[in-house]
Amino acid sequence: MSGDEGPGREGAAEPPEAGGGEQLALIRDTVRKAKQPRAKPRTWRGAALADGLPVARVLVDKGLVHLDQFFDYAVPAAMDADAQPGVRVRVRFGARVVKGRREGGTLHDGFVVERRADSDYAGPLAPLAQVLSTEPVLTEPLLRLCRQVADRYAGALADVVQLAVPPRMARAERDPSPDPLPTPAAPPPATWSRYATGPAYLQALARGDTPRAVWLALPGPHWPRELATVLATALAAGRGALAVLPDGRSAARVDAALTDLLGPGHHVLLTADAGPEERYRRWLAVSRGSVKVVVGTRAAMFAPVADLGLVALWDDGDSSHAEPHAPQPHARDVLLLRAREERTAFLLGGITTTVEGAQLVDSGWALPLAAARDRVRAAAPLVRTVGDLDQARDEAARAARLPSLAWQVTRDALARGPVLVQVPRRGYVPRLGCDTCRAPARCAACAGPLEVREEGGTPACGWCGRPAADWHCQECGGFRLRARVVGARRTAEELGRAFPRVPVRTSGRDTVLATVGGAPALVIATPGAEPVAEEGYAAALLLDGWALLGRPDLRAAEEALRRWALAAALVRPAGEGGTVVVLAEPTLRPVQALVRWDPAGHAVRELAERAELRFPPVARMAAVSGPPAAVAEFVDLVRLPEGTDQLGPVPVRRPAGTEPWERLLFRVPPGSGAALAAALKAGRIARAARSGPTAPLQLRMDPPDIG
DNA sequence: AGCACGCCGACT
DNA sequence: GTCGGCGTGCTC
Repeated sequence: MSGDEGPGREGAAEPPEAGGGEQLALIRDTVRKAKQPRAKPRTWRGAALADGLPVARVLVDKGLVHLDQFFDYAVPAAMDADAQPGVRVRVRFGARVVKGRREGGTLHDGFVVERRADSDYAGPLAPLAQVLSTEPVLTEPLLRLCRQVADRYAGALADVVQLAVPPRMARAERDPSPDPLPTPAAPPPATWSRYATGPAYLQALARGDTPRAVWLALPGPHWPRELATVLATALAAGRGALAVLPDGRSAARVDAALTDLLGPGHHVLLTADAGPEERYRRWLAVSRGSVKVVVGTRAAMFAPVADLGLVALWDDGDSSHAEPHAPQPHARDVLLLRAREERTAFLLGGITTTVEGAQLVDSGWALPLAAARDRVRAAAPLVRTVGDLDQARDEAARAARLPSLAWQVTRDALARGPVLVQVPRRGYVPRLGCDTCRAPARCAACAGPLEVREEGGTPACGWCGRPAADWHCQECGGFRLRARVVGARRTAEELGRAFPRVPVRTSGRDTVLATVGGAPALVIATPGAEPVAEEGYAAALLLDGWALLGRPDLRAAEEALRRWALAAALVRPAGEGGTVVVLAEPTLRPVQALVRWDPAGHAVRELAERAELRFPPVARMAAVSGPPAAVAEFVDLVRLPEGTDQLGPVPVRRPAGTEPWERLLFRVPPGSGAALAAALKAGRIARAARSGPTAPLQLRMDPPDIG
């Protein structure tokens, strides 16, 4: 694992000193006041206060989020019983004192985090304005998790709490949650026996141990049930379990498998599909301890499962596991945090493995859970490649835009079942090459790659934007350009015309098909939207991924392999005639990994390379982006841990922005990630405390998109 | 972040 | 004499 972060520091987040310059008298005065805690705090208005614990420490939702501190309020006697830790309250915040009277102040939502006998705030306390609900939603363990996530990402607690606690739906709250069901029996291991250490993993869970594994699932349709079996096994051992999946579709598959194994009532599905009220109802059932197994998408990573015994994540390479809202926590990191802090078992599963997954194994923190080689061969389809040279030699392909191998495979397979055609997503920009020699087409001015932004448009440079109307090839003098990935959508249409008696189904952004039947059909899908074929696809054509491989992106190879393998895993085994044709150079590492079906080996080699180059996740990084002056000011302000590298700054594109931005990367060796996050947080607070207009500045731990 | 208090230039 | 510039500091 990234293994470096020790447990987050406990205790309230006190802001660091705001910097010198105060008048001595003022300091003395403050200290003296702070040293005499009142038996009972003063309040404004003098309303009757609660007897026992008259102070409520409150996390105010949107006041001074970046300062990351709690505020104390007086608890009126009437609210004494309701204002328990964890409940939502409303408080007046930002009031001014005018002639001894408080004026103004706007109502903010917040959470009571603690009831206390007194306050260490010297001034008079404002009373809670209202207890919104008596439901203790921000429970102590959930608060602790949020605190740790905030620290891990150099973010603010209030931001994380907003991600972790769903908005209140009064109606859902009124209804009682069902009584917990008795603990069911453990399901049989079934297909888990296909993995060498699979039964042992289940046995350890059943014993109540906390086994940790990176699971390389065999291609084919069994993984949802296998994942459900793991969750059910944890439940049978009397523990709670949580699985996070990248999308509603895959979550629904695991949900269905769980219902199959356990019947209804033992688990909930936490996805956006249910609608806010139903989702909150289910979340409450979890929070109240009625239900101990949760299957869901990203936001479910915070689900307050009682007595959590297992956290599982499926397909951690999927970008939707990264939360887009500040501080952009990644489900993998949050679940790793939970596994460590809540002492649970851990399962990271997928058809492929990320570098992070490989690192968990490499460090010894998790064990590999994979099938033996012969099992893999028996489950995987036959993978064939068509490289650039093959295509150049292939006269038929030049006329028809698709290699003859792809035609043959499609034609043969359509006699036996559906054929999947994976095409790039919309908005993807095809790169251009020389039609004669296939060399990539480069800009004459800056050598950037030429692109066509809209079909039929003039080619232009992807770096400098200069149009390339009179291009000629530097290699061979050719002057005709050709899309290096054939216009995939057009190809799909042509395929449809070539097989007029075969129905064409499409699955993409707007309409995603869950499944297709076993009848011959051409199924055109974008990555991630591939329907599951009930009896497996007879073949797949992979026309996507190409463009990725040309990019200077750290994850390009991993991501290409991931997309290909996810589609190829829906194809029947080679033994049943399942064939995959991938349009890519057979010499490339991810292509070879696909052909040999060795995603783990690929991830291990990527990991070694990252270590050598001191790239994440072996090193930890943070990105600071903003206007050059703001970036420079921040660098000046922040006190970085020993041994921090500074990379850049480099200009970054601001599509809608007015002024140019730049980005700076900080890099620290493994083990210093927490120190880096702490430094950034301190820097952010110091910056906020400064006077003057504040330019926008983005801080991000572990940026996923570094070139 | 908002929001008010504070101390210096062009208006009735 | 006053209205208003936004620099500075505080918010339980």
